[in-house]
Amino acid sequence: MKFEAVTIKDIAKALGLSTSTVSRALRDSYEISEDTKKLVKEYATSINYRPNPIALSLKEKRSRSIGVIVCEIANSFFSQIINGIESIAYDQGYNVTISQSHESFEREVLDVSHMASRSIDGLLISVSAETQNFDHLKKLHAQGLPIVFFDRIVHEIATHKVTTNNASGAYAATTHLIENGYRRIANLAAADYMTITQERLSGYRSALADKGIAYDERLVKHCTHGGMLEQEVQTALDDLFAQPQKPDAIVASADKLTTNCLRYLHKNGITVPDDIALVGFSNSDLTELLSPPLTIVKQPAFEIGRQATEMLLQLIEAKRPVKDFEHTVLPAELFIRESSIRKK
Amino acid sequence: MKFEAVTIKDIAKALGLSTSTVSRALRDSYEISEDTKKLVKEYATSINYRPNPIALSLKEKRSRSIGVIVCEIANSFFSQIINGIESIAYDQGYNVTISQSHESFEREVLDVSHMASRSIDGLLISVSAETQNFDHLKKLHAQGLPIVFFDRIVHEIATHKVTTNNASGAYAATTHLIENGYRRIANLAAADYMTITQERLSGYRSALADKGIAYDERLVKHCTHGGMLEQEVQTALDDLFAQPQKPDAIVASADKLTTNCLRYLHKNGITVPDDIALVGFSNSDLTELLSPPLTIVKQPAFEIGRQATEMLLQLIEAKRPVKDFEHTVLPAELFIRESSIRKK
DNA sequence: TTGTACGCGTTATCAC
DNA sequence: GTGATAACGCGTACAA
Repeated sequence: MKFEAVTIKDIAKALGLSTSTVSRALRDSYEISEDTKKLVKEYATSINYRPNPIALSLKEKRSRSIGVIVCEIANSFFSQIINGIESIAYDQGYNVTISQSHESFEREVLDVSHMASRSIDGLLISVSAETQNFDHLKKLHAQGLPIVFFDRIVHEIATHKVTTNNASGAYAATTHLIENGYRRIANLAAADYMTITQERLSGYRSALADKGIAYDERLVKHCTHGGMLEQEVQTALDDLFAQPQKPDAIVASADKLTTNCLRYLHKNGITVPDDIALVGFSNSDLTELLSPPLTIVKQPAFEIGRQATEMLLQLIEAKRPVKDFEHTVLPAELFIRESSIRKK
Repeated sequence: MKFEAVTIKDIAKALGLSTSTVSRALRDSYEISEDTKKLVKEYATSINYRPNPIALSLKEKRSRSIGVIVCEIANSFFSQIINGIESIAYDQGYNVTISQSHESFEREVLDVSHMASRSIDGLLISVSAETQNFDHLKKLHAQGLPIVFFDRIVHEIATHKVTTNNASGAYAATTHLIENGYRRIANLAAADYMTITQERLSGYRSALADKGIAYDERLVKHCTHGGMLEQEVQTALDDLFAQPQKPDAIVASADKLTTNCLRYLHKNGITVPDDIALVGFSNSDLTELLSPPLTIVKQPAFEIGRQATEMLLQLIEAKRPVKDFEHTVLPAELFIRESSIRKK
């Protein structure tokens, strides 16, 4: 079953004109008489003519579509970012093609090569939790494909970047716990090589330092898949609770880590915040309805998507190679709820 | 900044061959000598040649990409469906382009026209909560664009469809409440003209009838935007609770209705299930962590996406017009948790 | 004011 | 075994 569209040629034939006349009439060229224009336009409308974007792409060497790669769209943080991306892209007549890496490096490489050979005009990407080698992106970037990184960025590639102020988000969360009387604060983190992990850990350490609490590396647990696997979270927490001196609070450094941590605590009958306090990074709109309502660090996801897209379109539409790159850092916000407030 | 790719022409020039020879060598044609093939292939690999998909699309009149329109990807139900769609599409070499209607008819029409003029090979769509007129889809379908409906379908258009057994899902939820002693069971529903609303309401009514409970239309409240707006849910529930005889249970007939209903109950200090029981349709993976853990009707979202995509690809790749259409109905599953169990 | 010819990258068809 | 040419749909420089 094929879906045959009307072409300029059909219009030309029907009206006894040449294709170029039709083309010019449709584009409202000054060289065409009003009569012809009117004739052509009315006929085009009547048969519902639409220019073939593929032919245009071939000619203009641009597809007016941008690629987006995230680990998981089912994650609120990323779906909110995508809303931000769409809000800008749509207005500018760009199409958005989305792929998910599911936190797999292999899949990300595949996605990227797929996208590259799909003639996208530019790429927005937050790398997977497994990604430590950036050759696939470097190659593309070297070939001239505009790329903008967001959230999980790649320092080694010189281009625009948009992130949250992860350090200050973690700092605020940790400080809040300390000020509420917690002292043995664990950190449930994603893979240690990730930019977001390093930044969030550094904020956590600064907060401890500023309050004169010694940093204890036994309290920091890494989950290589960013909490995607319930198993890795379970192992990390089992470890944590097996220690002689148990933690009295946890800072969870990513959406999935936060919810899977809470899931673990529920399963094991550990009450929050009576037995342990919990603060986590999350963009879910259900955190206030959880048991207990969760204190969270929320990232400005929509805005991240907006700004990254604006930057990408700027790169795509730049007349000359861009040399000055920006790294926008947006503030995170701490929402204080019951999970981190010790009951008297 | 442009991103110039290598073409067959470049290879031909470099190797002193014609473009047709190069093309055939790359496609491993039998008419080309092994030596030439080897030469061409090695050179192509060395300079990282990739066929231009846009040129191929123009020639083959197919883009190998399918469009997906849903109301909101931030909704777990839809993001899970998209995972299912991707899982099939990717394997078959199809690209997925996603657009959101945000439950707006106007936006949906725009999305559809965007997609149509983007030369997608087929469309997967769950219509918006506002959509009552289907001309935009009928026109496209009449033009020969393969369409498969899922979730919120359009009966008037003859094509493949995939839905959940909404009636039996609602039936199970309602029966469960009745068997747990609830008698005045309200129904928080989406717009009355939607297929899912009608089916879910009919399941609800059957369950009441089977248990000998009279249907009371005052207990059925509709939210035109499917619960997207907190305000509409609030109005509906205010109405419900203002009645002389208050309900003792609520069946919420959509993801957003369920969570926004719970939000309302929290805000107003109404305890679940002590003051009122709650069962809702939801595909969120957080429902068991909510306060209280929610009894839910869960749809096989991933499977819906998979099957709809298989059907669409079948339509796209059919040699002759398809005349026999299937409507696959998948089972929903009831997960019983605390929100619907009366404490003694 | 309108028409002709070309090129975007590719492959199928025909010619040599 | 290889090369030239046309075609997909469009826009535009050039010709008339």
